[in-house]
Amino acid sequence: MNISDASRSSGLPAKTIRYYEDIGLVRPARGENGYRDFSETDAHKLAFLGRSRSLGFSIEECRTLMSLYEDRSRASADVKAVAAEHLERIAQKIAELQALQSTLQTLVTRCHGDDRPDCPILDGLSGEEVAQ
Amino acid sequence: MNISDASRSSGLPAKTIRYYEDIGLVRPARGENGYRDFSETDAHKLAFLGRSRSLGFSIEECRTLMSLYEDRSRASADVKAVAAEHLERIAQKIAELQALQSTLQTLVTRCHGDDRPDCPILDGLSGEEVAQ
DNA sequence: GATAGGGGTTCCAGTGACTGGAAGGTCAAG
DNA sequence: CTTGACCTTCCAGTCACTGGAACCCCTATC
Repeated sequence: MNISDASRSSGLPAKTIRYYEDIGLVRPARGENGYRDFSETDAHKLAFLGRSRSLGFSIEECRTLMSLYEDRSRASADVKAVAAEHLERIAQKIAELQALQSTLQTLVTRCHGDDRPDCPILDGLSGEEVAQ
Repeated sequence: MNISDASRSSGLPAKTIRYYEDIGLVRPARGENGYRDFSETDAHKLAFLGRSRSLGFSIEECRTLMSLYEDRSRASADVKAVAAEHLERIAQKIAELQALQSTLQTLVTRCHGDDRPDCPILDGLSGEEVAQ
């Protein structure tokens, strides 16, 4: 199938698929006219990549997951390790964002938000103490 | 003061300060030798930028906040609008990450993580239904 | 005066993961 | 034969820096 079909079936933009070929994540065959010719397996791999990326795995992690996916003798523990590490990063990111949210919420709540110029948000950003 | 002093006082790397000058966020004076010469006001602005960035505001938002900060007649409502919009993005990002966390946690929990090759994580990524 | 070191300066390239656009080749329909 | 949709490659841009090269400046010491 052509790249637009591969795009439809995987949900990835054609540009992204070409990029994935560039960096060696997929290696579709080529027709006589130079067009990429994706097999079902290729399409399946692209969908796998799309799902992995949408779960927030980096390209390099996707590369690892792909090779584990293609390795019929891999141990599930190897996969679990990649995923667990990623889970930890997600948890940490959530905690960071929640801290930001709390600080910013405090500032926003304090700001009366009217026509007057004094503003606790700018005061907070300019260095005054921000109590939680 | 020189750039290294400005770096110390603001907590920003010298490279970042130069970059901020490049994009017009600060405009330090120059000495006869061509060295940047930061005033107290410049240093204060840099600290303001550092705090704004660490709260996750984009550079363009920082530019807006800076101009509001320097405008003595601005309305606090203008500032509050920028901050509130940012708060909303933070909340959305947190929600997205929590959804990822939940999906991935389900997969990881199901994976026995031993030497056997069958792995619910890869199955999930390869397209099988992932019940929450 | 030479030298060593620790500043400073500019400019160019790279990061991650694409995305947009230009210039041109290919294909099927009318 | 032309139109328009599709494909190709390659170059540049995104965001917010960061690293490095090549070079200038300042102070201290020998």
